[in-house]
Amino acid sequence: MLSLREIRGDEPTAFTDGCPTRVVLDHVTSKWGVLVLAALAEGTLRWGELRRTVDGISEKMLAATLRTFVADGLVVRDAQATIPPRVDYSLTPLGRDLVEAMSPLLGWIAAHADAIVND
Amino acid sequence: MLSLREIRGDEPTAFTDGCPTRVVLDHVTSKWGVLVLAALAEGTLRWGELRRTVDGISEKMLAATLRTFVADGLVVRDAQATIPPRVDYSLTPLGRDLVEAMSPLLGWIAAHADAIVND
DNA sequence: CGGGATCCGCGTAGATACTG
DNA sequence: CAGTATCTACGCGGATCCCG
Repeated sequence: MLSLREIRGDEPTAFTDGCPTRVVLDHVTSKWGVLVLAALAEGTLRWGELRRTVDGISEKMLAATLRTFVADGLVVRDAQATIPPRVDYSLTPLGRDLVEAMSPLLGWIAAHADAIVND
Repeated sequence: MLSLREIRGDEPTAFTDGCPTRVVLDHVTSKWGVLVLAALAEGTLRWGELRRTVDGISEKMLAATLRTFVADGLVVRDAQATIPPRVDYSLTPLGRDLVEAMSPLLGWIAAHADAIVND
């Protein structure tokens, strides 16, 4: 298995408070971060589709989560000045790369969730 | 890239509120969950070592996070009735499996954190 | 040393209502 | 449709005290 020492070398890491790595980790593992990113992995989604896909998220948290990821350069927001308004969200290349790195974790959880919860 | 449809099939998923998958995802992506699991990837650690490794965690949150993972069957707690007391924490086989699934994500974040924070 | 129990304050999530 | 504004509630963290 890949050891932490190999992952991090000798630099400050996510284990160090205030390290940039910790900041990014907090964004990604924020309450709705993983689900929003995973939802966008399937392709571009509109605000309303995103809200329906990520079941249970409030509008406030969806807006906040998306704003964070747009600022991080992981998500693109495309607002069209039509009536009614239409706003599309999609992953940037960087965002797609991140979701690929997340997919083993998502797969593992999907496969083992029942065993963990039902013990 | 692996699509969500492939990951989840047609079952209820982490996207569905109340699904077991969502519960496990919440545990793992809880504020300190990833860091505690990653710390234990290196091997068995004592309470104090864990507290020092995961910089910034409070004793209360460390205890709560560990209790959750022990209940989930991801972490083993080994308390020895010596004076002074010694309590070791380590990953179960299931926990080790999970950390392996997490390692691409941790590696990606370590590699890209600076680029994201400094934009 | 390794916790558990409790109280308390603050920030952030959530629900609801309103707007362009 | 796609948000923002406002209010409330709870999770998280700090501090303290205690115990085996």
